[in-house]
Amino acid sequence: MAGKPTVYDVAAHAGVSIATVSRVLTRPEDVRASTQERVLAAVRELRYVPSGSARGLASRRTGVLGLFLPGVDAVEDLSDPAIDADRPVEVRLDPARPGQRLGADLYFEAVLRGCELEAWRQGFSLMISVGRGRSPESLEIALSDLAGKVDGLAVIAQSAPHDVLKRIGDSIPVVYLAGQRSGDDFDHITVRNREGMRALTEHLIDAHGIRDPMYLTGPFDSPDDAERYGGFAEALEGRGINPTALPVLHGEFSRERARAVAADLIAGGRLPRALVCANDQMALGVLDALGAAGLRVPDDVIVTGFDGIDDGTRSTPRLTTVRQPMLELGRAAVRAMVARLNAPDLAPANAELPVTVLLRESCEGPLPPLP
Amino acid sequence: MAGKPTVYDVAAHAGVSIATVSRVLTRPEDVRASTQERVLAAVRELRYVPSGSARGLASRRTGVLGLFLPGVDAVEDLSDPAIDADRPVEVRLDPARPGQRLGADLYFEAVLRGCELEAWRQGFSLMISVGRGRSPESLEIALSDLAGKVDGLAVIAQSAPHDVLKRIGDSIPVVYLAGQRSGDDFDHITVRNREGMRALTEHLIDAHGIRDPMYLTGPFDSPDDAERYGGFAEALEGRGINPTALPVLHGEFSRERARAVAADLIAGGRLPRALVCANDQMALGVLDALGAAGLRVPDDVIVTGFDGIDDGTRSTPRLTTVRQPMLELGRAAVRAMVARLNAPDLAPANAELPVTVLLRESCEGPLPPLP
DNA sequence: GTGAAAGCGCTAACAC
DNA sequence: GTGTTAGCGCTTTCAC
Repeated sequence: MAGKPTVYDVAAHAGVSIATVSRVLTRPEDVRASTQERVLAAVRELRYVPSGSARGLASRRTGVLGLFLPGVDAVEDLSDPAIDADRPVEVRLDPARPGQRLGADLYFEAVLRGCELEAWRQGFSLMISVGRGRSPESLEIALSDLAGKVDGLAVIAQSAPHDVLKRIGDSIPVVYLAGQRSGDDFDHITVRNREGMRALTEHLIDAHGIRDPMYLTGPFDSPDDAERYGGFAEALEGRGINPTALPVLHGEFSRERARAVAADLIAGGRLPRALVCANDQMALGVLDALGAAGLRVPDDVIVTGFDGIDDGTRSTPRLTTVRQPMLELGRAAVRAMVARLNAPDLAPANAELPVTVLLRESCEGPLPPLP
Repeated sequence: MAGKPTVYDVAAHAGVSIATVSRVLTRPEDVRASTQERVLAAVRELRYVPSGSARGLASRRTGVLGLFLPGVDAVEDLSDPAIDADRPVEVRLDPARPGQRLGADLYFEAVLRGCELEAWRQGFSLMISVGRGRSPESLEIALSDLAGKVDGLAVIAQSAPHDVLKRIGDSIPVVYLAGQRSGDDFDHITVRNREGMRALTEHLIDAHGIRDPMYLTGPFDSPDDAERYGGFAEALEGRGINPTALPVLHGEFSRERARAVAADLIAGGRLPRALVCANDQMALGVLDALGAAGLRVPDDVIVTGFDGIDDGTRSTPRLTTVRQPMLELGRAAVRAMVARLNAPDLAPANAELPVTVLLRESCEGPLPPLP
């Protein structure tokens, strides 16, 4: 018995058949307690670890779910330059670099955590893969490779081309996260971007009398942002304000860009009473610029974000925002995959997760802190 | 040909043998170009996705590496309470909750990114699993399950009991990250905790004349922290200062706890000239407390951290720290696994990654920002 | 409750 | 360069 032990070794050791070993490991209740113990003892003694591949092949399910994330930009360049040095410690001054691109804020970290959590609960393992700046071909290979190893695949919007996903989709269930349906049969899970931004904007109008909020958008191709802007516009229209008359600025979802944009606004004296940002990062950038200029939030300008990232509770003032349930997004993705595995013929499902508008000091002014 | 297509289907469709199909997909250079095209065409047409399980079983390598992370605490309780509500949007005031435990800062996110990056480069997929607050048994099951599905396993220190790991270790290569060797044969990858803290402390003594720094420790059972404190003590001894005469405080690696501890210090008038914290989170907590008390950093007190998290560059003042190459840790883990797979009989390896002491405003005072 | 036997879909020798 | 043939280590009927 050189090499790893197999069911045969365990069976021989315990004096049973391989079928019984298999039963003990998968449906113990079908086996007499005494036999069970003998087998388990053999398993321990031989340090037997069942082969996932053999199991997957025989049972036609791998017990693994896949998560495909969009390319975290430029992560390749983050390698520490000091790493090649021979000395174990380098000491150096590290002056501030204003435009510095920090390690990509893994916006989807919470989704990943949600997936892992729910996968664990459902008895699945989780495999992850990142789109990165790959060529279309290598992206296709990566996806198809992943697809061959999992029972279901969750894909975050815009991380992979639709045609490739469709091909994979008739091999295993695909769940599409946070993106619009576009002629596919996948299960979709999205977040109430539109309703969230509408509610927030309505609050600004109704409670704070804002009639000319300025909107700070993200990238042009973000469907999330499109929905958010839609909600913003709807709120205005609903209150008799023409949204097309209001200027819109572009911040590319970047804190740095937003800071610069806001600084320009301040310099030009074109600051509105309220700046509605399509995400928190940009809102924080706006706060940076406003703070640097000595302006007061919300007294001089109201600032709001979207997403509900932690940093928004550590800024001064804390950021009013719309929180997305990112963890829930991951959990819902796994649930959807499992549901689909159990019922492959159901019609494609759509789930839209609720959001929460969190009113904090950046629009409300001082709030009494909770104990 | 109902159900998923297999090699046989593709072979028949292309008019070749299954061996040739396999070759085209694994070693195309062994196949005539014209045959290749025929096969590839059949693959596309049938939407063939090779079964990872069958491949793994036949070739005895899964092409998957595993990463086992420590339990991200209480992630289970983070579920958004609003999620059960029927309405798509909830609007509510969100006052500050001082003691609030925010979403666990996934300290190991960068390790994960490094693993994914390097795994991709090396042609492997990555499977992740989290220790969470599992019972010892279920932890063992989870690990052994994972072990059956991967070619190698990277484990972050203290996420799993040593005996379980040893069992797994003679089934597949195990790489142990950021922990001390303790009678195991794993490859180990650590970071120069000791040297980093020693260099930082020496700088405080030599450049700033600090003779009585106070140390803020993490949990008792953290080997990382033990090393760091060791470096701190060495630096002092090397300069003729007796470290045991200096008080040590306990902050549990928590920002909140550190804030409270520092507040006590301030209230009691026992503030030293320098507070050396075992991690950045605690150093940030100290900055919080100092800021609230109107004290100036570094004029009144010098504060230093350890880790090099992004938030340390966004605090006021920015935090002097020792940066750990977390991304590199992940990359090194994957490289170690791959190396071990290619040479199983090599002696257990030890790699210690260099760190960088980053001197910033929290000890140096104003630095001219880089353009 | 347990065993015998037939695959699951691929890769890897080995022939040709 | 390509085909034939054995397995890889399990799960799963189907008997008993």
